[in-house]
Amino acid sequence: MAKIETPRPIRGTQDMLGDTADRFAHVVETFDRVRKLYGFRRIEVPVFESTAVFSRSLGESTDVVSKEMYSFDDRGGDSLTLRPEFTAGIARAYITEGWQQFAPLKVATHGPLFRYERPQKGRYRQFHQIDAEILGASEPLADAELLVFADHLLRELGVSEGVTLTLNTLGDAASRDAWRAALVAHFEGHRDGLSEDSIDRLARNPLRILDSKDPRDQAVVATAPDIDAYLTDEAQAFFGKVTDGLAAAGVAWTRNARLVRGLDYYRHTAFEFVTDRLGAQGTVLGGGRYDGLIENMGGPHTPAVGWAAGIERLAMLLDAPAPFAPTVIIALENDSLLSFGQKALAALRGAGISAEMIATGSPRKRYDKAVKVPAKVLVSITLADDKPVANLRSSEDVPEHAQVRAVLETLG
RNA sequence: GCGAUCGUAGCUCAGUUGGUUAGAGCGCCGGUUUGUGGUACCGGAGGUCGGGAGUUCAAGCCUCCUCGGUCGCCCCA
Repeated sequence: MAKIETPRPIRGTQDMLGDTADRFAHVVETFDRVRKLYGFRRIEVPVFESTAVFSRSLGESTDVVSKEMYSFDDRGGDSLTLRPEFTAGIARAYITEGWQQFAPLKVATHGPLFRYERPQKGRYRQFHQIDAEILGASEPLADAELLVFADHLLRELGVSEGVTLTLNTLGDAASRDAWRAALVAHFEGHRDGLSEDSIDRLARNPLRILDSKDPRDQAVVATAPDIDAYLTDEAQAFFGKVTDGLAAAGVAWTRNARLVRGLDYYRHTAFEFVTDRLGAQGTVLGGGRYDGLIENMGGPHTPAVGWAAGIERLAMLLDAPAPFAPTVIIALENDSLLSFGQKALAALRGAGISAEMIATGSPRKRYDKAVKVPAKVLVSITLADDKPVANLRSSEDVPEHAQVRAVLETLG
């Protein structure tokens, strides 16, 4: 008989248990708690959409569209795509569900995203993000609120140490176009000082030269013009109001004049919370204002701003969470008392106390096994004078001790 | 797509210049010891040494190919 071959997991997917899963859950739970403090409503959007949702959002980034997306034809012949980002789907929903009526709309969501990439530290093909967006708000107040929320979340997670908010402005459409033209002129003028990759970028995506990692590009990048000289008065004022909002809330930031977004619908605020603790993947949380997107997708002109953060990356930055364990661990040391043990379990759980029981294997070894469970209270159940006896032992003088004793005493 | 590096038990790993029947710790199962009691002892199950081909009297170890993991480049919505 041929050996049955177990199907392998797909490259870039993860199975999580124990510490990894606990960290993941902690990020999601903390996000869900903090987002309520800021009035962001939970929304759900589909994991897959018409390919057009994302290809329209990504515009002329043909490499990304053709090589990085999980696209397939369904049985009806329609091209569908597993979502590689949240924003496009939310923008689509905003238009097709008539959510304009709720503007300004503050929403939050989290879940899996899919990108066909070579996995490496903090990068997976199925990865997960938390996401927050404000749709239909043109004021810099919205940008500031979103940034304060992000900063607050990182502090709640205890990962703000070593994480820096880097901030830039891409200006309004006029500022952005003028700056872009100046950058292209600058790089064209120093073409021979650029790496091959950057010469290639010059034709494809010139703004990207600014964050080239190639040391050969550093001299030319260092002398490249900042956007500041090209900002309109309005754009300058907008950026000022965002930073005023951060100052008022006590959020620290640093200017990164080299921080850019490749897509044209990004306007004004662009930001990333970065760290050097994640290898080559420095960005922990990133976002910006995308005033042009919804219009690009066939909707009404709708200013919007948002951010997203990788759950796996945040989870890696977390301090080790407490190991998963019940409050009570029961060692059933005599098999004739199984029913008593099950009654005790039901009573404890009914009283809102998490409890587990060890009732298999050699009875004389169950106590030793129970000791190794990091529970707050250990209960051993033995037989004495033909009656069940429950003995309690607390790892410390935990407050649950008395409560557990009270519940067990009701069993008679 | 490109590069570096690693694949030995369920997990973490050892394995000498190529040389008998591939080991340890943890975990699992059974037994001994103790008996308001955690760290002890004995035993057991569990391996196509990632896979294939080659060199050799002989390959976990050397060569080539291949698959997979990790990290980096490219890309980054």
